[in-house]
Amino acid sequence: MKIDEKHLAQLAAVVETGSVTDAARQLGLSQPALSRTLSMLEKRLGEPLFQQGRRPLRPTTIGLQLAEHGRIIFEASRKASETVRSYRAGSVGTVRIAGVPFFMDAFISRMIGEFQVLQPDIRVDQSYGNLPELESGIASNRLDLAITPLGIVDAARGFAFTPILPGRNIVACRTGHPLLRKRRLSTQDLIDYPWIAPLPGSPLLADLHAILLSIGMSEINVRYSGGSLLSVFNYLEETDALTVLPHSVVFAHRKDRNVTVLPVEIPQPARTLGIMRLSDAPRLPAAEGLAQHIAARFDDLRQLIKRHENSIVWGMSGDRTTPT
Amino acid sequence: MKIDEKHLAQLAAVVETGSVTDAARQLGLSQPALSRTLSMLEKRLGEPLFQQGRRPLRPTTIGLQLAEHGRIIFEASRKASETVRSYRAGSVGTVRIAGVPFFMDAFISRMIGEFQVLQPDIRVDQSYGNLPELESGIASNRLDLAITPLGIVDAARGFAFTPILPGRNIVACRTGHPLLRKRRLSTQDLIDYPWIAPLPGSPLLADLHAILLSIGMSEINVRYSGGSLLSVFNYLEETDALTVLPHSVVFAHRKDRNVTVLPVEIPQPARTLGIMRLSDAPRLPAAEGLAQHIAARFDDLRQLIKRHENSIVWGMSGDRTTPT
DNA sequence: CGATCTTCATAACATAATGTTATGTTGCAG
DNA sequence: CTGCAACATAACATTATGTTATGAAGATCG
Repeated sequence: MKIDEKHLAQLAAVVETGSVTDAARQLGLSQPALSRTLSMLEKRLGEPLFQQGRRPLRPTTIGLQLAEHGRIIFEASRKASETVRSYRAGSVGTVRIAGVPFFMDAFISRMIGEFQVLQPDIRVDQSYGNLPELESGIASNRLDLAITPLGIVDAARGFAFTPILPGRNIVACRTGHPLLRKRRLSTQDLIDYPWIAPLPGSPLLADLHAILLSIGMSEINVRYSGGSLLSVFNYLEETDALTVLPHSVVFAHRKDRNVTVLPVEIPQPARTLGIMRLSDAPRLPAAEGLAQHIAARFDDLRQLIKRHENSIVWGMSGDRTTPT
Repeated sequence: MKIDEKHLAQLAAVVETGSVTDAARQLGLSQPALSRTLSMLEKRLGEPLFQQGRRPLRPTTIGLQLAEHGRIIFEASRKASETVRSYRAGSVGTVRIAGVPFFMDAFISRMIGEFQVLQPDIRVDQSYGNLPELESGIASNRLDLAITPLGIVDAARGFAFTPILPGRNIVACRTGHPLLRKRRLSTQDLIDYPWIAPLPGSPLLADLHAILLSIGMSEINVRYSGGSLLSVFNYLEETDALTVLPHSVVFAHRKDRNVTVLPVEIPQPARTLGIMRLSDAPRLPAAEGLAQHIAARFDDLRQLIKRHENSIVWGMSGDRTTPT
């Protein structure tokens, strides 16, 4: 038996308010109109929706069950109205973006600021995560955009991925670090100093393990972990610690001359940073705008970052060149 | 702007099928009726819902967005129809029940079978979990019933709990176990033999830790873990291993004389096994029926289990009494 | 227990919505 | 370029749904 969707929504309003009069007011129609709708529905159903002769209205089992579906319909209808309102306002109100922490901190937060100068009526909610949570967030519509590195394997089915920066890591240290004065670095040199561990679950942590394996180190002296990018930089400045960072992140921080690149060749991840979203999702103009802004900015930055990388003298004899 | 819920559902059908004609057929109305509805909606909206002059129909951004809400409405409406159909048929089709693994295996699966002989048109979906997942499953309407032990603290607000069996644990072993021949058991005796660890997250695991603490054992020799009840029984039969089990579970397996109770006094949990569900959920007749069946069966079994417990000679000198 | 008030149910009427068939228009495929 | 199928529009009939008016019924208060 087919029930008109509007009637289910109206039933939900009555069950929620406990009153035909209140529900009618809430729905913007007259009390007799709603009363008759319920009566007609009960007739078609052959069952009462409310316990008869009881005030306040108390729904029967079938009344409650149908009202549950009606609540879903009511909510979807309300959201549809909101969708129309936002569409007419030229935005969908809020863009929800998340990404791997260091890139979000080093680049994306600034780009969001730039974008919002151009689009003053769009709000942006930022959060953090790694690939699994980011994919889940997008798939379940808790996120509009994700900034994530992705490996050689394509994005999972249903996701679109716009590459913005090839992955390249470096070992970072403070500018006056003793190892910068050595002509040739050995494995022992790297073991002798404390390390900062990347955040659990992050691709950088996997990179660190790969680095350790490649240079024969089975264990390093981790003295600090769990910090944000700023904390890591601050910690590096105060200690002789080492850590693995994306080169672009150090580049983004280049004006702060207290942290630099230790010129040691390390294995590089076959990964690209990019913007991930659902393939077939209805396009949200605000999210589209932010994604395009981020892609354009990285188009500009890519060459600068490349030049910055090339200015580092990697593990060669002679003078240690400070990046300009 | 308020859009009639039926129109949103109809829009979803058109977007999904890509055809006004197909959608009209699916919705049980004529093609011109649906075409006019869409036209009137576009007029009120002031935006096309489909790219104009294109075949097959290709929805615009706002068309897709609204169709997404309409899909939810369509689905809720379909479920409402299903609810009416099930209600009229005297059942809601499927009962979703989950519980702690060993009780589900030892008792509930058999009781489900008994119940379904009496109610041949009701389907039961069984799954496993411990208290946190069971509460979450019920709260989010992924489960109708849960079989779980509950402590002295009452069920969380919003849940109803029907006690069916007080908690009582024993140490289980194979019938010819060497420790059964000893007149008096020491802590060392229990240390000398391998143990099966209960499933992670299970109350039995907590019980095992409490047992270890009470008898001064800081560590036991866990040789096996992660098995189902049947695997545990099979493993016990083949080895001299020990494990902690609910006494009722051993009782349920009493016809298989290869596993028995090691008569050692252990601390008992202040817990009761029971049936948990939402307090104010609309009553599903099938779930109500299954819950009542389970409660009735345990009413019958409680005395038998008690008698079985009393037949074991606990840690006394003299002959070791084999349970009858 | 009776009176009063509020909520729900029903009637009558007017308007809007929505179903149909018929038919013209338009896009796409061969 | 032609034919076919899908979409758009018109006309008509029926159903749905809005309103105000008013009676019935339940709950509360004195």
